[in-house]
Amino acid sequence: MPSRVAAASRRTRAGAPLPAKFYDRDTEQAARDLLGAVLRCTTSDGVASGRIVETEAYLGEHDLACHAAAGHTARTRWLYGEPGTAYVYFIYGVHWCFNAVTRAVGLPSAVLVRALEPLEGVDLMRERRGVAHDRDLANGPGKLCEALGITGALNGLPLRRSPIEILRGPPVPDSRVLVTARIGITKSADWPLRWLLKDSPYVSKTPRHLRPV
DNA sequence: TAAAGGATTTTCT
DNA sequence: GAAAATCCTTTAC
Repeated sequence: MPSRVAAASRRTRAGAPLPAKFYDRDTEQAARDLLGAVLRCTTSDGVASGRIVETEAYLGEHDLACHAAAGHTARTRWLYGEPGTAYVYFIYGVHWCFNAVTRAVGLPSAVLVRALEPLEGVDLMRERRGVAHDRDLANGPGKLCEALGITGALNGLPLRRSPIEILRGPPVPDSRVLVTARIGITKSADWPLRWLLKDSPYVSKTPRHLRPV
């Protein structure tokens, strides 16, 4: 493609919702490529969004760290749905966590979004979060849901043309990406690989036993 | 800076 | 009944 056309294409495509096809493929690769994309949520209070700087992949029924290891249940039914839809669950009686469902219908897997760099609606996020520093608005999976107003009501919604969307961002070079693994954190399972943007002040607080691979 | 404990509900054993 | 894809505050060094 001639460079002028490529540039024009980037201009028109930047900010467009990621297509369903983006999610209908290997979950770890989708998790990598979600870095730099924009997660946006619209509620009656307004719009809030952020650039994705940290993700984690949950691969399927064979992955003991994945909720789908328990099989098809009332909770996990969303994981078995269309690629490019929302899976939101409640944890520790306190927090919501947001995932993007990946791979074909019937193959239960998803990417957990773990941290955002705030973009739109920063005042709204401050109001919702009540923290002293903006770097703490969305630097964790529970925090970003509170900041954006994400709840279980969004389960199963497509991530385009809906209150919850993921928009294409500028490509992130591999040199800016750090991959980590942490080993044997539960009795049953190794933790999944995690991707994060090197040197971003907006990544989550990383435990010591997380190590680069 | 790190470690420990509580919050509080859903889910599965 | 126990554990959980977490977060925040308190306490200790």
